Amino acid sequence: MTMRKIAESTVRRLSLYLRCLEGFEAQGLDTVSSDVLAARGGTTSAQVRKDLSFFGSFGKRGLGYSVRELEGELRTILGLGRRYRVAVIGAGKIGSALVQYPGFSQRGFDIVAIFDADAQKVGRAWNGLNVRNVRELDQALREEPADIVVIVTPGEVAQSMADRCVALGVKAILNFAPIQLQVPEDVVVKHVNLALEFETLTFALKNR
Amino acid sequence: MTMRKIAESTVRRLSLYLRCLEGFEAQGLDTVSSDVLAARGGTTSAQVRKDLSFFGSFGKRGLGYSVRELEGELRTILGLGRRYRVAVIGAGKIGSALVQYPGFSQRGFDIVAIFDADAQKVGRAWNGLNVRNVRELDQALREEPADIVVIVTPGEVAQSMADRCVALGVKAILNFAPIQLQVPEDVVVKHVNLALEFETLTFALKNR
DNA sequence: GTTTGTGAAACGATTCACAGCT
DNA sequence: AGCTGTGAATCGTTTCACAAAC
Repeated sequence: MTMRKIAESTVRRLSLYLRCLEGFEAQGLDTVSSDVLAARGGTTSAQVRKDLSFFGSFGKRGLGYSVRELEGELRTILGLGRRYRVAVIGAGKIGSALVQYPGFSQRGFDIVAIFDADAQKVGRAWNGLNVRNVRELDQALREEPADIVVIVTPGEVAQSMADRCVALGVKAILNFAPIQLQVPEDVVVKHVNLALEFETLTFALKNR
Repeated sequence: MTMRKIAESTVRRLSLYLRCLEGFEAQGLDTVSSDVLAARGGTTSAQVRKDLSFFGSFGKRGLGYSVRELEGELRTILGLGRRYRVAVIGAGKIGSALVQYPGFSQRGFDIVAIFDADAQKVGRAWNGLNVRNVRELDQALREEPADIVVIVTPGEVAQSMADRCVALGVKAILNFAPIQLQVPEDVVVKHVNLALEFETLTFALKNR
């Protein structure tokens, strides 16, 4: 498959379509049209077809898409055909919520380590996983590499944690700290910033 | 000020700039150039200037922007010159993390009520706030309206909660449930979907 | 000399519209 | 007849580049 550059917005929608298809399958549906999928996903049918067309043609003209089949295709496209090892840095509230969320491992993500700098938290067992001292981060990741690191630390230390991860060869970071991480371009970072979400809401509220 | 339509991407960057400026102020900086702000925010100087230009001209040529002043302007633009009343539906892990996060009220958001359907949770005090039965939602929001509702329920009930909120006049929703909420167009919804963030990471990992 | 503010150009994403398959 | 797949057209966003201000 010739890999042109795929827009981030497209990838996000693919992920969304997958979620919709899981819903349709649970409802017992065998086929969906781009129209139905679009309605559920909050887009247009043309957008659905265009998004899929970057990766192949998965539908049958006149009929639509097989729910099962398209689900499989999307999983392949998104790289969900394997499991991922996830390390979490920061054993605060959000880290805790992540670790304890069962859907997480159901979706193919295994949390293999969790670190914190706070001596109070180190040693405590979380969902069967020991909270380790962040000093052990380098050693731990060298012994058992992680595919994805989730950073849930205060903003002040997030960059230095990212730097250490990058030095250790980590190629994907999900950052909850409220700063924009600077990383080499071969490392992917996604930012989740609640303040930002709230502020887009207040902006919208203000302007109507 | 003539209100052209502002792109969501622009608003998100404005929010980001504000976070950067707070950092600069903490560092004792008085002025920043669009270059410096861009470097910290992960964008370009032209982008910074263009974003700001939709709302006015806040800089001094040859000099840059006053950190303090620009902070104030951004807060005004984003609608942060007042406090917001936030209600949370769903007293799970994420709801808990939200309620207990102090930065939240520091930023002008007051959590005024939290609801859950689980009898086990109802009546428990969270950070000085009683978890109320979700049956009381309508009455509670009628007596004391919320500006923003955060939905942190399982996907199956999220849409019905959103419908109730909309009927009660809520105009802004932040949704953590993994479904795309359908709301009238005068209601703003922001989706936060962790599965989706992870899947954009796996997609990126796969394609390199 | 430095940096802003902004039209114009370049780029990228979405929508249209229809030929082609079932 | 119905729905997909896709080039072409449209629309929106980002980047360029430079005159104006300090």
